[in-house]
Order: sequence, then C-alpha cells, then structure tokens
Amino acid sequence: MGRGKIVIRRIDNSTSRQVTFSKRRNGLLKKAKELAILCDAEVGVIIFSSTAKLYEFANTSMKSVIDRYNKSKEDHNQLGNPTSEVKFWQREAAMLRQQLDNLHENHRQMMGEHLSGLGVKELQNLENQLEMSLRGVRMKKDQVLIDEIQELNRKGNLIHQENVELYKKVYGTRDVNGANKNSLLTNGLSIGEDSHVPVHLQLRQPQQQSYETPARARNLGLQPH
Amino acid sequence: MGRGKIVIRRIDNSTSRQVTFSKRRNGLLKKAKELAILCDAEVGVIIFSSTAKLYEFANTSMKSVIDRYNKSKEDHNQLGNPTSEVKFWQREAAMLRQQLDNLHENHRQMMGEHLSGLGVKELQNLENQLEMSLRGVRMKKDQVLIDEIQELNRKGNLIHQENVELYKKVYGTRDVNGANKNSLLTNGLSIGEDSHVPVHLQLRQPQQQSYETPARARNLGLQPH
DNA sequence: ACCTATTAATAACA
DNA sequence: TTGTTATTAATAGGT
Repeated sequence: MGRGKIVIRRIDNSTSRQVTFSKRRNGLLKKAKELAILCDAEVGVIIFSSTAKLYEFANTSMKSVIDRYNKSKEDHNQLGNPTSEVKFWQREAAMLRQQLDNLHENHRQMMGEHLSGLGVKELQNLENQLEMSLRGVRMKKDQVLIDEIQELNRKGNLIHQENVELYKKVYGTRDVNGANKNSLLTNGLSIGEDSHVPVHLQLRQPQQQSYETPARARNLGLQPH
Repeated sequence: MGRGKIVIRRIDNSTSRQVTFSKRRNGLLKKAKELAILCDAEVGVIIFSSTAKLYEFANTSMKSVIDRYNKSKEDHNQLGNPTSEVKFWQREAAMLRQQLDNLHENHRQMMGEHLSGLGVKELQNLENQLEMSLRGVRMKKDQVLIDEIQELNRKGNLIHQENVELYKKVYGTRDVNGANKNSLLTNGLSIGEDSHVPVHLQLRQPQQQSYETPARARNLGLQPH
C-alpha cells in the first residue's frame, strides 16, 4: 500500500529499513489500540528495533498482560489433566502439519508444479518471485566467478613474478624483457590489465549464458582456493 | 477502510464485535509478522479476546520477548545512575505534558474555540462528533426523565391506594367511586395509563427543547428517589 | 517531516 | 465462518 508493491523480506538498505520501521511501528501500535477499544480486548505489543530500542503498547498494563499470558499458558497444560495435554499436542501437531502443507504446496508451485488452482495474478506474482530469485542466483554466481577469476589472476601474477626471478637466475639480467616475448610466461595472459573483464559478466544477465569457466583461467590448471 | 468510516469506540453489537475482532486480530498479527521480517525487529503480540481466548505472535519466541522486555525495563532504571533516572522522568514528564496539551486543544475545539487551524474536513468531523455527543446526552437525559416520571407514577399510585383505604375507613365502603370524583385524589392524575407518555420525549429530539419537569409531576411535590 | 499514488485493510453485506 | 466489494486507511517512494 504505497507507491509500489513490496515483497515481505528484510529491507537491505539501512535507511529505508529505519524509515519503514518507524512508520510500520506506529501503524502496528495504532492498530493494537484500535483492536483493544473496538473489540474490548486486552492487548499487549512489544517491539525491539534492530538497534535494541524498546517500543510497547498495552491498553491495560504490560504487567497485567504478561501475567495473564503466563497464567493462560499454565492453565493450558493443566498438570494431572492428561486429556487437555493430549489436546494441546494435537493442536500443536495440527498446526505444524498445516504449516508443513502450506510450505509444501508453495514449494511445488515454485517448482512449477500444481499450478492449476492459481489465477493470473497469483501466477504473475509467482513469475515475479521466480524472476527475482533467478536474478539473485545469477548475481551470486557471477560474483563467485568474478572472485575466482581474480584469485586466479593473483596467483598467475605471483607465478609470473616467480618465473621472472627464475629467468634472471638462469640467464642473468640481460635482455629480460626483449628476448622472452614468446616464452611460456606470456602466452596470452595479459595479467593485471585483465582484471576489469569480469565486469562484462554483470552486464549481460538477461540472456541465458553457459558461464563455463573461461578458457584462459581453466587452462592455467590451478585449483581454486 | 471499509464500506463506511467508523469511529474508534467499543462496538456495541456483539456479533459485529466478534467479526471485527476476528478480522482485525488477523490483520494485527500479519502486520506484526511483516514488521519483524521487513525491519529485522523482535516483536511479540498478545491478545485476549473479550471471551478470554488467547491469541499471540512472536517471531522469535514469546519467552524470549518477555524476558528481554523485563530485562530492558530493569536496565532502564539503573539504580546508582541518577543521570539516567533524571532523563527517564524528564521524558515521562514531557510525554505527559504533550498528552495534556493535545487533550487541552481537543477540549477547546469541542468547546467551539480555537477552530482557526482546522480544515473543512476536520470541522465536519468535529461537527459529527458533537452531534453524536449531543444525541447521546439527550438520550440519557430523556431516560432519566422517563425513569423519574415512572417513579413518580409508582409513588402516586401508592398514595392513591393509601388514600382509597383511608377514604374507606372514614366513610365506609358506600359509593367510593362515585362520590369522590372531585376529591384531591384524582385531580388530573391519570395514573397507570400515563406511563406511555414519556415515549413522546424520545421522538422529538432534533428540535431544541426546554425539557423542564412536566407540570403534573412537578406539582405532585415528591422528591425523586 | 510532509506529500500522494498505490496498495492493503476492512466495514458492510451476503 | 468465509467470501465479495466499495471505501477508507496505511504506506512506499520522493521531496
């Protein structure tokens, strides 16, 4: 209910999260008050922000609510009354089973199965969710590949330097740069200047890509990590 | 946010109250969940219906929330730390002052003063509120008058009966009904049949009325209660 | 904090 | 209780 629809998941941007917290906190407290008044109920709300600040509401008093809550919970498991205990666990099991079923159905739908009961809107939502998931997965995968390539470049550079040192020991210091243009040390590996290449990976997301390990990196024959 | 606007006050109709409770309870619990997820907060909500049924939500666990709440409250009055205690009471005083000011302003507006800052909508709301209050007050006053009249009628009947008995003792049983048509006992007081008259009071609300004590009742000279 | 286009909640009704 | 729909209320994104 704002300028755009949002998905209920942790807000990454810290500022937005703070602002949303402030607004929705007030909204929740207001709703709690209204429920208490309209329906003559006893309501208690406790909120700890991510910065550990406390916000609360209770139409009577928080002590009263908590005491009543504890009492209610005690009564629920009337010791010496096996019947009510059985009922308690039956309800618990039924609730868990319900949650499990819901999750299972949801999972199937995210797997592209059991879609017959859904309307266009639900399908659109599902599609959007899947697209978002896909974007997230691709971004993560790209990042992993980028990191891997950078690591390989780093190791390649080390080996290159090492080989330069070895070359000096074998042939002395004369004509190091000139005489070895075709040696195994520089066969197409433009180390250092090449570190911007991975950026391309991030810019070509929409198309399906194989993302197989780039030949140059693969051919270095190093084990990642 | 429904087919019509409502005022936040206890819903009199029991069925509506039940339905509204059910819906708003779900709404509150949903909002609590969303706040917890979106803003990474720890939230606990406890609701007792007017029929003492318990409903709750806690993204972590209610025990965790309540423990943290108690801890937080303890910490707040760090004994031996006069500074924080001073701050606590300053905040408390500021909050009370704020509430007082708000109420004061509201009161003035309900008294028809300090209206310059209000828009048409606010004035309309104020007008509606005042009309509703007025209706309530009138209804209550009518009820009081009705009760008073009924009480007077009751006492009048008792006195009438008493006087009939006294009359019998003085004049015997002969011609009790015929000879006393003009005695002080029946001077216009149609006791018993008169109890439906107060209904008229309820039907003429919109017009301004003096509602002075009806002459017949006043002239009986009895003290109410 | 304030503003509004939008979405979400929900009052009334079935 | 559940579902539907017309409206109001909450609020996301911006300023």
